[in-house]
Amino acid sequence: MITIKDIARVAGVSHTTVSRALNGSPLIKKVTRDKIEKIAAEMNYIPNYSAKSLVTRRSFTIGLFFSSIEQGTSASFLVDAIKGISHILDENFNLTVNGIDGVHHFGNIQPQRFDGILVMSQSDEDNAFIYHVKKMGIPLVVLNRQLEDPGIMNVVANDREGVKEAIDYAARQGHQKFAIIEGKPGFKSSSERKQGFMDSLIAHRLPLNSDYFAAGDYSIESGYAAMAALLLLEDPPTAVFCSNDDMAIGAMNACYAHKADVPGKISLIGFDDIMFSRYTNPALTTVRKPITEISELGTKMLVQLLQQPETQPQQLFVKTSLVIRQTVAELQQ
Amino acid sequence: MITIKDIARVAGVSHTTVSRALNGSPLIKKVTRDKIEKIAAEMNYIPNYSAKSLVTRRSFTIGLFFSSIEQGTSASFLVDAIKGISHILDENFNLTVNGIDGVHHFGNIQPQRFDGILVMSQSDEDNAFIYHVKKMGIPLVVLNRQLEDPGIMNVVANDREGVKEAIDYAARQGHQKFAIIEGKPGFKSSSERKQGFMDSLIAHRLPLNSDYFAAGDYSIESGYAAMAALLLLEDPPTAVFCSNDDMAIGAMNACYAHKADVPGKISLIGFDDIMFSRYTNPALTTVRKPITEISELGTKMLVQLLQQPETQPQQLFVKTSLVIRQTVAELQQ
DNA sequence: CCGTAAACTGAAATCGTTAACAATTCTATT
DNA sequence: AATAGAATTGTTAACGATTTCAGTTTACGG
Repeated sequence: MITIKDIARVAGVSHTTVSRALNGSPLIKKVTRDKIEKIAAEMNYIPNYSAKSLVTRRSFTIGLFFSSIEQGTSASFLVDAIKGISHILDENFNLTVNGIDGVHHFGNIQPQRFDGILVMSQSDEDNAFIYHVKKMGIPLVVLNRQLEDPGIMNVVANDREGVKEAIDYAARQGHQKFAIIEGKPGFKSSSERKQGFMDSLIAHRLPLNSDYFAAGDYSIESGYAAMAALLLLEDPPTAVFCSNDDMAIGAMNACYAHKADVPGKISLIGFDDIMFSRYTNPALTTVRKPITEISELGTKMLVQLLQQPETQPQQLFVKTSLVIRQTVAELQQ
Repeated sequence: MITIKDIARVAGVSHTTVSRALNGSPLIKKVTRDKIEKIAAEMNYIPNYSAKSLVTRRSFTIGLFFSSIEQGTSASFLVDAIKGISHILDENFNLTVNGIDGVHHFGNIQPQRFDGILVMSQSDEDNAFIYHVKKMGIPLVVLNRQLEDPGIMNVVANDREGVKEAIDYAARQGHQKFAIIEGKPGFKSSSERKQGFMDSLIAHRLPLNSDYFAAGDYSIESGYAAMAALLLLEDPPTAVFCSNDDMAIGAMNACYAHKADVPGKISLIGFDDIMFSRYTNPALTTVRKPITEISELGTKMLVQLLQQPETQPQQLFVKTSLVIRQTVAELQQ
């Protein structure tokens, strides 16, 4: 392996000069720098990151932590996140991927191993981890789940507004009897989406019928069960907002099973816009959650945090968008 | 930050002794070791991995490389792979995730940065990368795509046998007119699956009708197009094997669009068993590709390669399994 | 032509760990 | 009790980079 000392020998300078030249120090004369860079390239020099890390105390790795990769994390979620991050992150940073539930010793999470950490959070239970990271003084950005703590950089989608827009749209299509299949209890996203749902109904002066609030937990199965129950109601709703696409798919299957035409009898609206929502039959109308954009923005914030540690934490919202497909029928008045 | 020297001072021994004690060297007396371990724990000592790496020349990171994370890689694929790997991999290894198409300087891929590399390969184009890794002498296991080179550790599914079983099953249900929508040309998986398809037809003494071999490229859209063409045939097939689930979903949508009942008129068989194949309508009968198991086995092989570098490369097959759902009809003779 | 400031380069220390070799302490044998 | 040999422990030098501080050029005004 080539080291800076080898280059120094060839170039006839000290290894210090080589180090400086290669790191863009302003102290080095242009001709010297050019010569050294040329030689380094010719010799295929590659810096030793361990040595670099040891002295600079930077690890050149960014940790991406999901609540869990075992369960609960939808696949496209993970992919979109990785995509967004690698768009922004410099190539010579390492991006490591982990599930928080796989971290058994918080001791392994220290500044020396991670220059920065991104948490793609889906659950309150991540808080212990998040606060450990914060306590350790590792630059941190929490994505996807809205935090109460203003002391932590936080990038999320504007779920509430997104749901409101979707329901507004369905209301304009003539719907009046709206049901909601709620997300997992206790999740901020569940309550935000529910709130957006209610905001819209209230704005349209539509009644909030308690029969139309069905429990769910973001799983396909729970969507199926909740929809099945709604269909058994004496006066079933005409439109059902499902708090995520997985549940919408479950709900659609329940409709098939009960011979309830979608959207003829039941209109469905999802949330997330996962890859398969366009290939359901009929294709699902849904609210697109911009995971890639959230990840990109979050990574930008993290990079800024690395460069300017005094940057103030803030809460940033990324806009959702309504994706109109085929599961919302226009109702005759 | 606490270092071994701090511990040494407190324990009244040399830092070398501390290093040895903490690394399980047999040279250290039990009482000394116990004392040192106790002190280390009390002082919350965490080893500095950069320093460790520098001297041991190990990086404690394993690289997982996909052909691309931007496109072509189905999401569940990525998740299942990460799952399988993290099941096996020791917690104090870092797992980094990258797309090969995102690696612009092969120079960054060197032994010093990766103790080992797993390539989840989906394309011939990965070969340049694979051979670079091999040339660099980095322990390497290639997953998912069958290689011709016996010099590289390779773990794949037994696609051919899997497809044969599936077609055997459909033949037992009375089907005789079988079509195939092929995978991306040039891919080993495409030809293996096609071969399994033909193996079964030949075993059942069924004709190989060239009209029934439709081109595809593993995309949902290509499945749609190919199916649409098959339906326009004068004498359409009764069963269509789609070389992956994505194309099967495309094909199913084409059937809907052309009012061809599935499985009443057309029976469909997929390959992969992605998460959504159970939620299509009707639920897709498919061949399950054991990505998690492939990743687990591959990781085991890599770990072995790290510990015993002289381990001979081999090609390992993991069995697929037929998942019978609702898209294959039983035909009256 | 010299002095001096500015521009550049180099020597040596340092980061926290492991490892080769040296030194010390036991243990058991004579 | 002396001593060989085994069992422990310590000294010191790496590993490959950055950084502090000191030393050497260079440029330019007088």
